[in-house]
Amino acid sequence: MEESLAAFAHTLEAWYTQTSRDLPWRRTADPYAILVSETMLQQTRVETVIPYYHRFMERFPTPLHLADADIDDVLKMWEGLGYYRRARNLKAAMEVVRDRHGGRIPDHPDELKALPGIGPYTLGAVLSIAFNRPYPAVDGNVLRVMSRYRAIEEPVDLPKVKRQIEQDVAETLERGTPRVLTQALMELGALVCTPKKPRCSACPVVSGCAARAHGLTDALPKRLPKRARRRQTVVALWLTRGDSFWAEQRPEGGLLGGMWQLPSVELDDPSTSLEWHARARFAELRFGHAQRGEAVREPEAMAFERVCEVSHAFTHLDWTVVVFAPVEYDQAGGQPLEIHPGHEGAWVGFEEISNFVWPKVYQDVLRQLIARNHKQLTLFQR
DNA sequence: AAAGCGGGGGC
DNA sequence: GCCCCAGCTTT
Repeated sequence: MEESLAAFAHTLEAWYTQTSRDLPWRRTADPYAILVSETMLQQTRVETVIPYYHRFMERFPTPLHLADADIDDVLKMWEGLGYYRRARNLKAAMEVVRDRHGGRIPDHPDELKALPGIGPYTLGAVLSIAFNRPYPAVDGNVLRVMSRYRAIEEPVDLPKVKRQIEQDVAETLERGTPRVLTQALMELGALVCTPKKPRCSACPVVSGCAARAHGLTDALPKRLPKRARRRQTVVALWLTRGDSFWAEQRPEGGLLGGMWQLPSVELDDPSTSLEWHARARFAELRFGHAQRGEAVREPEAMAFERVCEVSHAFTHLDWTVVVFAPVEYDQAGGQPLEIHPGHEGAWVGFEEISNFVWPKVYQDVLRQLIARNHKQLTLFQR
């Protein structure tokens, strides 16, 4: 066993040295650059990350640049990448690095693991790739490669199975060069040992693969059944005043935290009519809670029209965004719209849209709405 | 152990 | 449409 593990390691290293892709973060040994790339790569494909990585490193080249940055600028660089908590954690981590580690990424496992956003995988990735130490970095690729190589038939989501694979990988790293082996395992999963149609004929370690020997390759890895997605209907408002519209910032904590959107309500079970919700939300914005009587009187006489509808799937959520606009306001002879003081938000000029951070679903909404009446504006980077 | 947390590409 | 991706955090 000991000898075969050493052979496994050696074969992988030789294969990687010969065939690895030239990726931007493989041209550096800077722990900060490695950490930035690994954070971006969490649940995100390599091709997606590459342009973000270049822009981010140019804008925030060192831990101190990121630690001292404005969070909105950081989020702007992250816009479209998803899982925005990663960006907040990465900045928070660099503040700790600035304040407690002299601006250098620590190479001690406990100090590294204590940084926000660094879990078991990223810990192993930074320690092995940047510092060449034998800590396992087990991601989806490695789970797939090792569950096949060892023919593990239990679901790889089980902590017990993951621990077993981490142990196996750690012993492998100890028999070779950690910074090469970690990337070799992931590269094998990305290029050869793929989820569908694995290219076993091109695999350097096929002779030792237990799944191959037992005809289990296509059946592995097994995973626990996934949870169903919740459906939500989002009623949003398109309130314009000249060449601008009213927008608000989502609360920091949860879904799409700190990003901008149209004023809206999220409904789990839209039993009443959507237009009723639009009217109620509008009344609250226009008059505030305190003057409910007035709030009911005027909007009830007001007509809303459905101006846009966009569907968007999150990992755990299914959104249908329906946008309503009041018919009377902001037309010739109509009153310019006022927002009740005390509401957080901003009138966003159509030309200023790219200065704010928008989630994908509202980029789609805005593209549709602006395209109705206005010609080509460059709304978003991508 | 389960759930929250984005977005895109492949089929 | 479904699957999965260089996962982490909170409960």
